[in-house]
Amino acid sequence: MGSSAWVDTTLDLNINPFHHRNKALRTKSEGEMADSDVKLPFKQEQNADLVEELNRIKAENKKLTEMLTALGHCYNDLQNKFTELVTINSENEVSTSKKRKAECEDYSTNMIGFSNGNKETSCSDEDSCKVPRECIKTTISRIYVRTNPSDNSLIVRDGYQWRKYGQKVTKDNPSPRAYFKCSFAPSCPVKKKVQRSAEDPSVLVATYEGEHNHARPSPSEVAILSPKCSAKPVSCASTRPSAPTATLELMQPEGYGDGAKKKIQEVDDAPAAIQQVLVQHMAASLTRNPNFTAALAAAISGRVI
DNA sequence: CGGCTTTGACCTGCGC
DNA sequence: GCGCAGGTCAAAGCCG
Ligand SMILES: [Zn+2]
Repeated sequence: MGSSAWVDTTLDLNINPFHHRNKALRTKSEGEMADSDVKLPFKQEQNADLVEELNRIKAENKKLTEMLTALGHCYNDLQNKFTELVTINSENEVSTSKKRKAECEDYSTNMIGFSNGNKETSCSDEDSCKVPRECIKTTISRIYVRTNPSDNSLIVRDGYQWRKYGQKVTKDNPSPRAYFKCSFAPSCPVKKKVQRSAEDPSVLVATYEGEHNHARPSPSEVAILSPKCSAKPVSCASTRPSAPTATLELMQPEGYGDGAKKKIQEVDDAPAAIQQVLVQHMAASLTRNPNFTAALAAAISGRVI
């Protein structure tokens, strides 16, 4: 797909703080050594070095600013696309709403890994795919999570702590639906519903309502990389074999966020690796933003379908 | 003992 | 008004 057309991930950054730091350190140690015999000439050289480095940092700063601006534009673009799609959807959908109340929702669906899914899957099991155009209050997003078929728990490890407050057997699905509230409730109003897909029991459908107003409690405990994990996000398999696969990892593997700093420290002199880490970090920051993921999901589904 | 899960009861909106 | 279905409450039990 043209994801590279939206966000150019081939960063041509001259960012290698370690290289510069090492150089600075080296210069310093050289200076210390040199201080014993030569003094003034080297100081001038050192100054020249510092000025040069300052200029380089300025250039990097400029590049970063430009990148940030470009990223912002991409983000706005995606958000516009999402709004557009939502508008089109709400216009096209006949009001067959069985909804119990006219909820004000900003509804988005992350179709992750529905290999047998037709385009209807995002809305087939739930009646709330219609979006009232004028009232957007709660952000609602839905994700599909493939689980171990032998694991019948309704647990989606997304990094947040949840408190289960109910479970119901619904009419259109033999498997029960579990209701969760964020452990930070009532200060955090986020709720989620988890139910197995009626079509594919190995897939959990998690519906999130609202946005967390706090940080992820334990980002590193996210189970995506852990073999013990009962649930992990699955990648999106498109209906066409030739179509690219979009993988949206909702949980951040270790190494993102604070971990990235650690990772960066481990990287000694590998600009490519640093660039990769930076890209990952930025991607993580973006995917952490529910609005962005929603817009991205909408845009992806809009292009794939 | 505090926090979490379980589960039946209760509430609410909607269609008939 | 009644019944149904989805959503929430809250008491009881479990567990670290
Ligand atoms: Zn929360």
